[in-house]
Amino acid sequence: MISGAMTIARLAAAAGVGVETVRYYQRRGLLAVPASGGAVRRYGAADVRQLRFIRSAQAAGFTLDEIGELLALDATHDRPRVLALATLRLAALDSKIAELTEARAALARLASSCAGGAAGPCPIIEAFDPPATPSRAAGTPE
Amino acid sequence: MISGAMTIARLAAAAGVGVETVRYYQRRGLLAVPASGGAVRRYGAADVRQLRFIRSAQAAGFTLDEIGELLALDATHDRPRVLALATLRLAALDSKIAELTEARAALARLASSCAGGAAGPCPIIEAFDPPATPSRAAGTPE
DNA sequence: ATAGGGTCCGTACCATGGTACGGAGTCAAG
DNA sequence: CTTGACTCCGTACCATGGTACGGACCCTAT
Repeated sequence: MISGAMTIARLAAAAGVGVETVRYYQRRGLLAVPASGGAVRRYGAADVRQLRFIRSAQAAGFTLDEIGELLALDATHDRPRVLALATLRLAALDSKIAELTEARAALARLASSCAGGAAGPCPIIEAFDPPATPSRAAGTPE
Repeated sequence: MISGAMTIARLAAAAGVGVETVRYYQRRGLLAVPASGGAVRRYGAADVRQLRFIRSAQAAGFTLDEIGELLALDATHDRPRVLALATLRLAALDSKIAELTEARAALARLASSCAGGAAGPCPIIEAFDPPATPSRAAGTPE
């Protein structure tokens, strides 16, 4: 096997993470510890792929626990479960994107109103939360 | 004063947070502690507004420290600084949205490829990270 | 006036995702 | 064969944003 010649530092660099992070993932069971060899572990392309997968999945909003489940499922070939997780995450991603988009719009409004008027105190609090319930507040928390 | 009749529990409920969270924000200096009265504090509409602002700003991705700065700035009327923070956050929000959108697309591809083929092991790792470097992997870390 | 629920307060704990440290062992080049 | 870089390992620590707990006190209705 030609591809199994990396030390942990090279593996980490190949995936753009720190050595400590690799070790952390091993502790969490997300990355196999190559039991082969005696003293210093050697890693291969498969490890790089798995490490990159972990980072991608993280970027998609999966927690490390969920990623662990995904990896276990990948071994098990349990498609329905993978699909279910993916679908859930997709929905979560959609609502998160919507939320951020909304927040972005609100923030942009704030910025332009702040940049526009020259005199006032640029009331960011009101900009974010218009005085909907002036005196009889405490309407509906959710 | 009609609007200053809330206890901490009412205030928290009005903003949709827990009592402990309110106290936590007070400790962080994000929410004023009404020094008035002797024993039990009373809160008003302004507190509700500020609390809601904190949550909105949080939703926009500001950290509590940044929110603290925003609040201080709101008092100071330091527009340029507010604008600078808002602009930074806007950019961060944009890149976060882009990242999530990309992740969403990748995840959707995974889901459909997993749902499509009926036989294989639904290789999620490869789905997220296409085999760019099949055999001679681990070439150049940077 | 007394019971009960709410408040105040400090301190401790939680989850998440790492990062840092120190000592011992290992490995490869000079 | 020595030196210096790297690895391994456990344990401790960090930041963020809360949540929980327990005792003391207060406040209000009955």
